[in-house]
Amino acid sequence: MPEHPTGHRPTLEAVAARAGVSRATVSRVVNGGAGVRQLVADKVREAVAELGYVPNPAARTLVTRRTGAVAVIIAEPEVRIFSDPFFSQQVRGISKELNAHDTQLVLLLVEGPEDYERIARYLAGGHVDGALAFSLHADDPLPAIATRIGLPTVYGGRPAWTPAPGGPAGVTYVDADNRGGARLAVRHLADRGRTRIAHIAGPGDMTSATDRLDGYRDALPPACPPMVAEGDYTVEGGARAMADLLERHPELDAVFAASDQMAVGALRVLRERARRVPQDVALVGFDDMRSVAECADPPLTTVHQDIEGMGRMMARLLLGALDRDRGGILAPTSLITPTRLVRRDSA
Amino acid sequence: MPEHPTGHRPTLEAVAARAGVSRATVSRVVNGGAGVRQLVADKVREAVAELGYVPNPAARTLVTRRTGAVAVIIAEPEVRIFSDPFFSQQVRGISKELNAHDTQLVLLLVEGPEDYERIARYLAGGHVDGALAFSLHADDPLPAIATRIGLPTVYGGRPAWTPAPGGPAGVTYVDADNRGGARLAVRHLADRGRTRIAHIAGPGDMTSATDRLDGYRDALPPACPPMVAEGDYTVEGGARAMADLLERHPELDAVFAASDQMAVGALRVLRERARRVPQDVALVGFDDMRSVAECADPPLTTVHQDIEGMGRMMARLLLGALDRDRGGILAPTSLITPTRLVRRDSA
DNA sequence: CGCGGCCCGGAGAGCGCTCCCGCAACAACG
DNA sequence: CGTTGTTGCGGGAGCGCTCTCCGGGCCGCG
Repeated sequence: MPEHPTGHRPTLEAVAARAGVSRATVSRVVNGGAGVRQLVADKVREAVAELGYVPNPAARTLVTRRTGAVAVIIAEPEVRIFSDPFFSQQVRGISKELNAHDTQLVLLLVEGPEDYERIARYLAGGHVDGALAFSLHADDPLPAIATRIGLPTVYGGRPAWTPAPGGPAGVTYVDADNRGGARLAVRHLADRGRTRIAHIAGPGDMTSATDRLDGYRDALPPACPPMVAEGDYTVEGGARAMADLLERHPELDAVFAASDQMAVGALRVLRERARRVPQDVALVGFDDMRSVAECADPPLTTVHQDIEGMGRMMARLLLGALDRDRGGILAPTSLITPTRLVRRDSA
Repeated sequence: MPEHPTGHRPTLEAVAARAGVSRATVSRVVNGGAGVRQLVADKVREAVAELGYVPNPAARTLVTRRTGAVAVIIAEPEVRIFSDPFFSQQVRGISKELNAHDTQLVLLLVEGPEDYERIARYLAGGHVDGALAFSLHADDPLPAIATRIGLPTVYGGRPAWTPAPGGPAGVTYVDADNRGGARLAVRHLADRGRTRIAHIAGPGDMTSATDRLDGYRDALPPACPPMVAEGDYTVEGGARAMADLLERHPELDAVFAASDQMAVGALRVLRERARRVPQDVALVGFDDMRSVAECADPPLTTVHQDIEGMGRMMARLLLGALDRDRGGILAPTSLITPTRLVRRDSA
């Protein structure tokens, strides 16, 4: 393949000259070749190969008004993105789906509130055809930006301003069945004879946390009083919440933690307080982060969700809207993926 | 701010008309405003604000031949990217630096060998001004592609075909002082009176692993015979390697694992075999992945490296070359960032 | 009061591509 | 044999921007 390190790259014009046809014909061949005789098309393709022609995306975008790229926007405090391969997995799912459709992934990491102006400018600039946005807190300015600009956007995780799953959505999002998963966890604990089941909840401004809390309340046996402490999805937060729970409710015999990270923190505190897991206190996590759940001691019973699949679904939804007659109409649907319990040793 | 959900966005022309000046003047103002009187510039800026004008990046790229974007290429088997927040951190460092220079981050995940053709096409297409590439194995086709195209590229981690650090580089890369860090770890174990120090190495085709192995050999006390088993940087691999070591060298009293993940695997096996850590066997990891090292039982003594800083440096190096008279000349330099020992309880 | 220099702003030529339209050439039909 | 339809290809306009000229005003200085 020829190279063009510094000298200008060949243009359509050059290919046309070489193949003895017009620019338009080369363009047709490059874009699928409909309406061109086999003979001519082959000649063009040969010229393309000889010159090492690659279309200039900027020129193409200028006229087609499509960029072939979507933004992935991740707004998450450092603490979580660091300790948690959640986004890596989700992004990988997205990437796989986008690759299959020759679409590029532009990563926008939100470091702080001041970044939103930059991101708004970027999205308004028409750099991308659509966006995938993650983990929005209640007051996140992003949705407003996206709708103002009219950018097709799919959300990962139920956005905070959205009614609980099942209700009318207003936006398109993909989420795990957090509530159902929490029910699974609590029911499992109850089935194992536990009657004092506590909950370590996630941050109250995140729907994944509140949905899991709702699931806990749903499945709690009538005789068992709700016992809840709030963590922040981190190991430290889980430890603090566990200590708090033990102080307030020393009689507890089971804990459902809203994340594996918090479960690990709880595990540490339980060990310090000489409560055996699962004999004295049974423990169930959430997320099934393998590197965390499997390596814990004892390995964590937890609720599994298909993270990569969720990423894939998000991308698929967006690409569908982008393809469909280029309208970018995104039917407001919520797609809830199932969760399941993975039994290990902690409960 | 006005919106333009569907109707066409305002162009330079429109702004010019509104401000009563020419296109060229508006362009000057938008790009810094040098050579324009204050009065006129203000008028233009007002028109820009009123119309909600945002420059069309495609049109700009078409003439300037700069995209304002760089590719981040991550080629790593799933197993590692999943379990390991390493890339999240590195990418975050890169993102911070790029944001500060109004440059976009296009993420290219390599899923398999067949993806390289797609990536080559993408890079050749001139979508990006430069690239940052990670964790290249010896036979990785990427460097060849990058040089053929003439794309300024900075590598993360010493590429396999490159001579050991210190020698002439040939390419630009940023890496942690793996060898020095390994020396630190082994020396620490020796200082604590250990005389039978084994090593769980990473995959032999990765320079981070071989450099750490070299450091282990450097610092091993003369009286201590080398005892090495190879893992693959995963928990499971670490467990297998530990089992192997215990079988071959039951007399060992210390282990230096080339990653925290593998150290956790080793920890599990040691516990199963009723060897106390650190009393019977002292253990040191590498990477200082906080979520892993801190949550292990006992918390891991490990070698810390500034991962986010490395990402930052990579971006800074690339941006420097991109700025410098737009030549994109990248002086082949290797930048080695220091490591340090973090003492916790495992050694 | 005149002239050279300087600074500000405008006109216009593209960047490389797509796509609409129009013109051939040929088949089919009355 | 003229007319219409069909298919294959070329011409040309234009996407929205930057940047190189170039001209016109205004200053200072002689």
